[in-house]
Amino acid sequence: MVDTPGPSKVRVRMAPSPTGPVHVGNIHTALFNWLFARKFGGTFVLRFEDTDRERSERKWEDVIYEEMRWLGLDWDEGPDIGGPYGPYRQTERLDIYQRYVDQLLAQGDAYYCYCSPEELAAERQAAERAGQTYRYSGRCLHLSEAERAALAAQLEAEGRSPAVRLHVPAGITLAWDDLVRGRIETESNTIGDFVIRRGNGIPVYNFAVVIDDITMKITHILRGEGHISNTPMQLLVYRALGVPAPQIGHLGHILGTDRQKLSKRNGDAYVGDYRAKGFLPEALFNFLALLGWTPEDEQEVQSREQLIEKFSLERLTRAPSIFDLTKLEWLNGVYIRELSVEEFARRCLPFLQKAGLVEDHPSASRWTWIQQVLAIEQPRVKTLADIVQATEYFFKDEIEYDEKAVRKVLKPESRLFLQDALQLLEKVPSEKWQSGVLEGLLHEYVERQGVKNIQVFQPIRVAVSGRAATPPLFDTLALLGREKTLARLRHTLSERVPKENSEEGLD
RNA sequence: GCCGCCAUCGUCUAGGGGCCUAGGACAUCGCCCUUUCAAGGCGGAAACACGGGUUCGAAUCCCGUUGGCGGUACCA
Repeated sequence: MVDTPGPSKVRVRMAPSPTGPVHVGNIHTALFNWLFARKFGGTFVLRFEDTDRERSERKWEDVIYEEMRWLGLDWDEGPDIGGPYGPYRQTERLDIYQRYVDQLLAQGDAYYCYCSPEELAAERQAAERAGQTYRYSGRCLHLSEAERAALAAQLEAEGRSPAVRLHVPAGITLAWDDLVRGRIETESNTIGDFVIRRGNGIPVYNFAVVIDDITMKITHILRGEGHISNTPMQLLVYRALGVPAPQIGHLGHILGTDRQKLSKRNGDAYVGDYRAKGFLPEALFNFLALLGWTPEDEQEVQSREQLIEKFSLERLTRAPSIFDLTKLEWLNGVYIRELSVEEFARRCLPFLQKAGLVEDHPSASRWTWIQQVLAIEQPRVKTLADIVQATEYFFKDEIEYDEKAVRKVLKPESRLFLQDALQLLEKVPSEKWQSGVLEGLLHEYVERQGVKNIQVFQPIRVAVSGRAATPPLFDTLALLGREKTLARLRHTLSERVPKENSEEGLD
């Protein structure tokens, strides 16, 4: 069913509209096209569909480049690097479209339409009111030469130009073997003659894509299922031009948790949102690849190279899928844990700086210490952004107490343990302030007291961090340093530990 | 309304007529490990939307229903 492409023949493309931030759905289909191209040694083309002049802006083109690079989706031809089939921006290809429009006009497969948008809207509404399916009447197709000339003159006088419509042949079946869904058929009768070139001379999407795909020699198209209903119209253009259509496949959409289109309300929709939240590009890449596709071995965690190696059209799934943030977080955690400490620290740095915890250019010794701090939290965070909350008590002078932890852990009976711990720790000189030393000291104390570890360690933990959960206590104390540890113990002792029999201990 | 696409645990999915008492992963629950939190290990709960066919046999094939989504533009 699916033709296995020969080497180096595959040409696929990503054709976004530069009208806003890059949507996760767009990058998802780009990713499959990219995997397909890389798998078969093909060419991955980037082109901008900017025929919507109202909404297209150059700055969004830069965002597209940026997000693609971030995810590691490199392109072989594109607006910025050129290529043999350029230009790669639709507004720069107007003369090309015009040539094909002229050809269709000359062949009689397209015709000028002089109807105004207002007239058309009225017709449509009338049909709707009558409960009928609206399709363009074909009025301008049946014009006599005289009528045509009159209308053309009238339009010109009004400073308008006619649109061009494709004449849709009646009673034919438009069908294709969808790369992911199998055969899909539609009757041409359900499609009215549609505009291929607007009155302003700019072609409409369904026409421009076809011309671009033909002239750029695109062999395979993988796109979102939203395009299924466009395909018959595009097939009509291929047909009128006498050019065979590329192989086309439609991927399931990515939906939010409410089964609606992904948006701010139901989970972030833009690639940039995920980057800002501290997701790793390799994790997002891996995650997206698993939405709508599964490798034969069902392995979840996979490198870019493995994904390329395993990718196949046959294992693409049809149903739409929901973007499960929780699973992305898990996967991100997996990738974070795989990073070297240096790499992890390097990637965390911007987040810490943005939060004001770390200066712009930390000294070498400071950087070494920062890396150690980050290292003990590395196995515990799900995103890079989490590192800020996780480590801030190492960086700040004043700690914030988690009141729940204080209430639960700092009891009147903790006072003795904290006082003793303080005394013991005060005797440790700076040069001996190491995790192992501190651990030996306090374990010995616990044993002498004949109490449980938790009765002593937990109050210390809360006293120095303000929290009930931190990395292993002695690593934490060691990194915190002698001065901060002692100061926090003293402060907590005087301010936060209820005295025996006092009212404070009751709530 | 009309046209089209889709339908397996909460989620991503495996499955292509007997291998299915439906497998895996995330999440969830329990236990273990443990100074707390993670991570890890072990175990549990959890699905073939519904109704008809076809067949010796259906999650798998066909029809219908329901539901979701998309299109029905001089948007892409």
